[in-house]
Amino acid sequence: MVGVMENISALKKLALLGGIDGIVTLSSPEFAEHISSSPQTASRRLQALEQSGYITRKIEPSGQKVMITKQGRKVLETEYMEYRRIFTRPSTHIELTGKVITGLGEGQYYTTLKGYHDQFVRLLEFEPYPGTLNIKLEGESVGCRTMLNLKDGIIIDGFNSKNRTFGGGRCYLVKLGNGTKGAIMIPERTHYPEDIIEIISPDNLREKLELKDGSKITVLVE
Amino acid sequence: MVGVMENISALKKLALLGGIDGIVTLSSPEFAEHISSSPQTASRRLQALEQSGYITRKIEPSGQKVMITKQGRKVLETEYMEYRRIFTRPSTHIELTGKVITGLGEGQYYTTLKGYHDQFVRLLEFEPYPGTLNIKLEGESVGCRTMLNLKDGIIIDGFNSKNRTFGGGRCYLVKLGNGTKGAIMIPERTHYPEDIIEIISPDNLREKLELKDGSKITVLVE
DNA sequence: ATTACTAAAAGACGAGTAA
DNA sequence: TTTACTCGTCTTTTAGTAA
Repeated sequence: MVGVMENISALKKLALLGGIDGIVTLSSPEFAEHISSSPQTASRRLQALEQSGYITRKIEPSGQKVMITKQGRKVLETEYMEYRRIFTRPSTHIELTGKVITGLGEGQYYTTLKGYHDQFVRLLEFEPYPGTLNIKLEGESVGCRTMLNLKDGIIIDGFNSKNRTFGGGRCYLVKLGNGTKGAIMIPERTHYPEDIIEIISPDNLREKLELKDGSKITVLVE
Repeated sequence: MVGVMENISALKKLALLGGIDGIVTLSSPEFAEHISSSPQTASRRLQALEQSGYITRKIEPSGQKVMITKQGRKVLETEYMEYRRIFTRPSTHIELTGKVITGLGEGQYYTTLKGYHDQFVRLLEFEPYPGTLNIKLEGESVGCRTMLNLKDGIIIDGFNSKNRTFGGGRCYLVKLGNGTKGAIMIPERTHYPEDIIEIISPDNLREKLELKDGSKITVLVE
């Protein structure tokens, strides 16, 4: 395969136009402007990206609605991380900083569900406090968060109860203040924005670390 | 021009091989492996990059010594920042965090030099304390620092004294703790690593903020 | 107006070769 | 061994055209 980079560059442009977190509507001639090419090439780029599975499209007489797939996102993340490696010294640990916020209360529910609970105990090696701490990441940490997507985590399997299906996810062990242990839980399918993380811990973190909504907190991924 | 991205991709590889902060020694066949191409194409890539002014080379019978130029670095930085924009929400402010270190003592010298001093007073609108605070950036901030290269700063002109030439640079106004004002000074030509920044301020920052070597500090670029 | 096909032009690629 | 040239082949691009 040759000319791969041109396609990735086109994918990057689509992401910058908003295709990363939603649908971007454009026509070939429009897109051609953005990538400085002829409309034909722009059209071909979109075809190629679709065939590679990096985007999905809905073609309409007035143009097309484009969305970047998980796979496409992965390609961009890999690219991003390579550039990141160039400009940042290799640091052993990933640090994520943000502010405590109140979540949807789901945390308390699913940490007590046997299907998840038993996996947490077995794989994370601690008894999770019923509830999660939600952190809205700030500044650089938002970008840093995407690094986790490339890091192997502890896989939590999904399962079925009689009524519904519970999705899987993955965890990363972290250290909080005062030697407090915990884990970031990232559901496989989430409608949470990328800049919010959920922490499971054996402790009631709000109590132990004296946290309120808005408190600044840093977690250290191991 | 077509196939630009292939060249930038090759430049990225060179950077990852160490060409960003020094000289990388390799032969065309070697480089060909890295970019998955024939030695001919690898050779052509290097030629093209040289012609674009992105690298300089010294060709020797045993191979070549390659170095990425300022211009080449700029290209990579632009690329990096584009990817960064995709994955991080646009935040108005850049935050840099690091630890206080002891510098070379130059700061005290040049903040008192009339040629610089007067520009600081006029452009930064404060009387600089004689001395600078050196901060070694940590983790994400190292990458964040490169963002400054793309941001317009306050230009400090160089000047000549009878004996020597003093180089120019640029400043960025920042806020430190407790509403303390200051500015990052980045000399145009520095042998300082990219992960160290120098802060000028009207105050003696070590005293006012009670800083010692190793103290953690965050500066907020305006 | 689109998208996407076909076909000529342009360009990139790798093999062979010289220095 | 290198680097880098030429050359034939193959790929990619743009123009033109159909739907």
